[in-house]
Amino acid sequence: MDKPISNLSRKDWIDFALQKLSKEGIDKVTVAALARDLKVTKGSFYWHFKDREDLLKAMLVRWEETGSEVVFNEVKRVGGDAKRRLKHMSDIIFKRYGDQLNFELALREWGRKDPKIRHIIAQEDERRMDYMRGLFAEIYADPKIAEAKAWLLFSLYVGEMTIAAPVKKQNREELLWVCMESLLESKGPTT
Amino acid sequence: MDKPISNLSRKDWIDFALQKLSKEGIDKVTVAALARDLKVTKGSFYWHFKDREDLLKAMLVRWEETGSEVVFNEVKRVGGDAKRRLKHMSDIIFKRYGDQLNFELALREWGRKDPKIRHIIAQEDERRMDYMRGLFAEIYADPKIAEAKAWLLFSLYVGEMTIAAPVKKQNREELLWVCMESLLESKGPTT
DNA sequence: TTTAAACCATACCCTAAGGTATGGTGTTTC
DNA sequence: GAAACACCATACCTTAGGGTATGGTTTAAA
Repeated sequence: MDKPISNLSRKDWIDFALQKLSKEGIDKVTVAALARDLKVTKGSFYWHFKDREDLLKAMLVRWEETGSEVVFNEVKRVGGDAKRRLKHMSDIIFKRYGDQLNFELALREWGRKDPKIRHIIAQEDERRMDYMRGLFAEIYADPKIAEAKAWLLFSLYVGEMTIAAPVKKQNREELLWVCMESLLESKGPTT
Repeated sequence: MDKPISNLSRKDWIDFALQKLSKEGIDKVTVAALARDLKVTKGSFYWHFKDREDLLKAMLVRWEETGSEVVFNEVKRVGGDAKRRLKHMSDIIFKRYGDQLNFELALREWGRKDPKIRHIIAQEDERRMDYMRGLFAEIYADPKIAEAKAWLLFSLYVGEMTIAAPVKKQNREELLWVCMESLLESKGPTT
């Protein structure tokens, strides 16, 4: 039941556009290029979408549907105390593969050019910070410490996909876990 | 001794292009747009540069001249023990203003599209990691711990300019210093 | 089997941008 | 003062992309 080359659906276009966003950035998500790659003409595109803006909005909607809520729920499902849940979350994050990392980067890159996108990302970042701050608050009584720890962990996630480091693949995950230990074990003034 | 609007030098073009890179990303660094903004025609550009590629290379050369070496030297100049030097470095980094942050982000964004740029950034990141790892090694005997701490600090730098957080401006620097304390397990911003 | 919807191609217009060729103008330099 | 140089304008070509108008083809329902 392979899909034919043509006879594309709106969803097909969106998925393909999201792929291209991950790989080449939002500027390369052009109607002409997408049509070329899908081996159809722009006529097809403009049947499914009003204009390019329409596609970009649809891409965002799709992304928001599969946001970090998924991660939160998975962590909640397994449960455990705060430390365990933080480790579980990091385990998920650290195991993200290429395309997911590139997508997140491409999205933030997009946000630097478009205030609307920037706002959406800011909201998402706020949700993530709230979540992590809440977990760390169960470990560290001082809210300032909890906030700092959450910020450090979030930074670790961001740094991991940003820093073009010479860390060997096999050592990468080990390094990240040492970082986690440092964030969890360190003796904060636990009032 | 104000420069005339016209009569531009090669350096003028490069500086202006670097500004535009910071603000709008490498894709907006176009010959046409630069000429428009500088109120000249493309004829001027192609007198100073062979083509667009020539400009981009020149921009990189200029950047490499004013790299992180400046920060390293300043830290070395003031001196002190490892903790003091790390705090001093962070003090410099945390005080970076808008354009510098945007430039670093724009450069990394550029690196996602161009393997040559990616390689240059990787080298630069390696130098920074080496430097920080060396400082942390003076504090923590375990090289794995030192590596992790260096990675966390680098991530903090990156996260600080990436995370679109709802942290109030007046609390931002305070938060960062709490993070530093956590990494150094000591108190006080100082210097 | 006719009809309508879904999907796509063709042809066309417009703008932005890279790049070239050539001519013009002001400032030095001899 | 004339030549040479530095700097820029004008005009033009080409490609890529956004967008429109319209007509063709397939599929499924009536």
